[in-house]
Amino acid sequence: MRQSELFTKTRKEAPKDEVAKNAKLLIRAGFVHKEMAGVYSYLPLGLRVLKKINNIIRREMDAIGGQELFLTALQDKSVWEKTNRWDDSVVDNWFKTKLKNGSELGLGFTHEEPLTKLMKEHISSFRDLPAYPYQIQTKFRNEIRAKSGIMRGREFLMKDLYSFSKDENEHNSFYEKAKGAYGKIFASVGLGDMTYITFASGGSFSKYSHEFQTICEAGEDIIFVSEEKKIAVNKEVYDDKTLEDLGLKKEELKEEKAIEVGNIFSLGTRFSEAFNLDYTDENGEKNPVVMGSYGIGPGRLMGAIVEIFSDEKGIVWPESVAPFGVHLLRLGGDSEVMSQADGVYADLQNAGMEVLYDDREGASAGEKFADSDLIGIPWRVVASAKTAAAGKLELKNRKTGEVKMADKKELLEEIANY
RNA sequence: CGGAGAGUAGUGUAACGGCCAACAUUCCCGCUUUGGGAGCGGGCGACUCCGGGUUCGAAUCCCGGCUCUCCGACCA
Repeated sequence: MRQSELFTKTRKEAPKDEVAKNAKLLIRAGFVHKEMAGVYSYLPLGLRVLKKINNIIRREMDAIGGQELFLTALQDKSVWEKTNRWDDSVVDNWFKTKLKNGSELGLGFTHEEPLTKLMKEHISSFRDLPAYPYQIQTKFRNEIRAKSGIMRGREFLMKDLYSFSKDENEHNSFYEKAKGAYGKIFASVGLGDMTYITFASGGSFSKYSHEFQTICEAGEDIIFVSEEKKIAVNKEVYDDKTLEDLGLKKEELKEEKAIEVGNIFSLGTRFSEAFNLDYTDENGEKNPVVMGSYGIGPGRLMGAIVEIFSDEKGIVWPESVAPFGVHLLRLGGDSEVMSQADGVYADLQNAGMEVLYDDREGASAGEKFADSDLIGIPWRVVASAKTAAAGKLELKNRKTGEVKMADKKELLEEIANY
C-alpha cells in the first residue's frame, strides 16, 4: 500500500493522558484511537496486526478441532439467571441495557451460558461429542478502572473456545491439547520465550486453572517462575501447599511481573447441569457434558507485544504479526529514484510480500526514517539518489539494526530467508 | 469502590487576579529542500471541560458536576 494514501498519520508526541507504553506508541504510530477510557478503536495499521494475531489463533484452534462461530453480544437475562450470574451482586461488571418494551438485556462479558443453552440443540448423543466451538468476539466488562492502554479495556476482543466432552478423560486430553495449542500461539507471535504456563486458582471445579503469563514490567500480575521447569505459580495460589502439590521449591522460583495473555479453565458440569445439557451414552444412560473454557485476548496480546518489542524509537514488530513485511522508503523524487522505487515496489509485491511504500512527496528523509522506526515494520528498504546510482538498494533490519546494500534478487532472498 | 492529581487550538506546553490567551508542532498557501522528524515567508485554528459564585476585572480564587490519569482493591 502506498503511504501517501494511508489516511492515518504519525505524531511526535503522545496524548498526555496516556501513560502505558503500548498505548503511547500505538497512538503515535496511528494504530489505534482512544475513544474513551478503556475503549479503543483499531485503525488500518492496527487492524492489520489484529487480524494477523487472530489468524494465528484461528490456525491453532482449528488444528485441535475448533470450529469458529459468532455469538451475539446482546444477552438474554433469563439465560444468566439459570446460573445465578445475572445479579449485580454476583457479577459486578455487567453492562446492562433495556429493550423499548422494558425487558432487560446484558452485553456479554463471557459466553458460557448462551453457548451451553445453544449446544442443547446440537448435543444429545455420545455421537455428538466432543465439540469445540470458538469465536473471536467483542466482550464488554464494566470495569471500575480501565488501565494499561489497550491491555485492559471495557470493550475488548476475546477469543473464547468452549469444550464439550463426554467425560473427564476426554476433557483432560483436550485440555492438554489446548495447552499445547496455546504454547504454539504465543511462540508464533514472538512471546514464546517469556510466556509461562502458570498455575492459578481453579474455581470450584478443579484445583487449578492454567494461565499463560508473559513476563513484562507492565504486567498487572505477580507470578513465581521456575525457568528450569518452564512453569510458574500465580501469587494468588502461592503457598506451601501449592508448592508441595507442584513439587516446586521456593529457592528455584523467581518473582516476576507478568501479563495474563491467556487462560484455560476446567468447568466440570456446572453449566451443563444448570442447563440440563446431557447426552445419552452407548448404554442408554444420560450423563452431563463436561466442559472447559479457553480464552485469549487478541488486543491484550497486541499490547503485550508492543510492551515487549519496542525501543526508544518505536515499535519493533515480530514478523508474524507486523502490519506489513517491508517498509519501502523513497527519498527524493528524481526520475531514477522514482523508477527504482516503483520497480522494487512491484517486485516485492509480485514476490508475495506485503509492502508499505512511503512515496510521500512532502515528507523529508528524516521524517520518513523516524516514521519507519516508529511504525516498526521488520524490514526497511531505502531507494534514494545514492542507491539508484549504485544500482542497489539499502536493506535494514528493524530489530538488529543491520544494514546492507543489495540488488533486487539479493533483497528478496535476504528477506525470504530470514 | 477508597486515596491522589489533572482538564487552555488536532497534539505538547505557557500566561502575577489586569493589554488582543502566548510558544512549538500539526494543518493550508508559496518558494526552496530530500540519508535521521529540513529552511524562509504568509495563513487557519481556543466562548481556557460544563454550571454557578467571589471580584471593577477570572484560564488563574471558591463551590458543584463531568471527564481523564496515577496508586490501591477487583478483573481476560
